[in-house]
Amino acid sequence: MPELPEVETLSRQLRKEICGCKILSSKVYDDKLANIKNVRGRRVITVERNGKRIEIILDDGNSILVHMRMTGRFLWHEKPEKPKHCRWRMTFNDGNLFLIDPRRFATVKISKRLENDAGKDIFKKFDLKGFVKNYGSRKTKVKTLIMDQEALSGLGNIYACEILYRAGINPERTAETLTEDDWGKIFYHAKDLLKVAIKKRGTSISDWRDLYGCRGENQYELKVYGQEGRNCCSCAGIIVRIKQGGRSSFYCPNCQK
DNA sequence: AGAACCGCCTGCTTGC
DNA sequence: TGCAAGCAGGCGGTTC
Repeated sequence: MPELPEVETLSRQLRKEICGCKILSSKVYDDKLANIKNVRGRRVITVERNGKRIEIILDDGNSILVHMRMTGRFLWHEKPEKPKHCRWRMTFNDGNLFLIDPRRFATVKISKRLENDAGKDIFKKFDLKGFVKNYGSRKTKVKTLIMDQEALSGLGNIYACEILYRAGINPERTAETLTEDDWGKIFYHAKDLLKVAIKKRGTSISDWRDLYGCRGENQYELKVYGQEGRNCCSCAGIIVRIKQGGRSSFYCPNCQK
């Protein structure tokens, strides 16, 4: 499922293909996306990632905001033939951009440009001190907190599990029990791990493919996500899986205190 | 404030 | 083999 590294990958690839290009046509195949209007004839200024959203900035002051949710992805193809699970197509001079989404959870909105989210984005002007000040005394679980897009933008279940493993923090800990040092570790590893994941063009454990239909390579870097019952790679412990707010959390009870 | 649950969806896995 | 139930989950919503 597209999280920060996957969305960043798409955003970078899209920028190369459609910056400065005119949208020659737009065809919606799913009634749920009937709100996509007035994009034909517009020119793309640039493409940016805003949290987990892709923002295609147009020349009329509006943006196309796309959230992939679970199974959404973009596919670039020269030929206009509709791929399986295609929900929307935009045609440009050099090719076609398809929104593919088997579960139909993805959302597209045309609106004014998004507000700047730099303070909550690890790769922008992230403010660690401000984060700890605002959220450090919460009684909510640390895993839930780092996945809260209001607090921190971009993390989903896979990377949240992996970050806590690398930081040696148990996902059941509440935010208020963490020290400044713990937060430092979390954000150090978050940055480190997400950088690698972007370089490897995301984690293809199920549906994820990049703009050209290629698998990412970050799935080989996962240490705990989906590894229930396997040996921990740094101790003799076994990776367990628990439910936190309806979502699976994977961790090593031995390494993560 | 925080947790638990639901609905949105469909493809895949599991169990009989 | 075949079919149905169960599961996966981001997010917005409601409820306790």
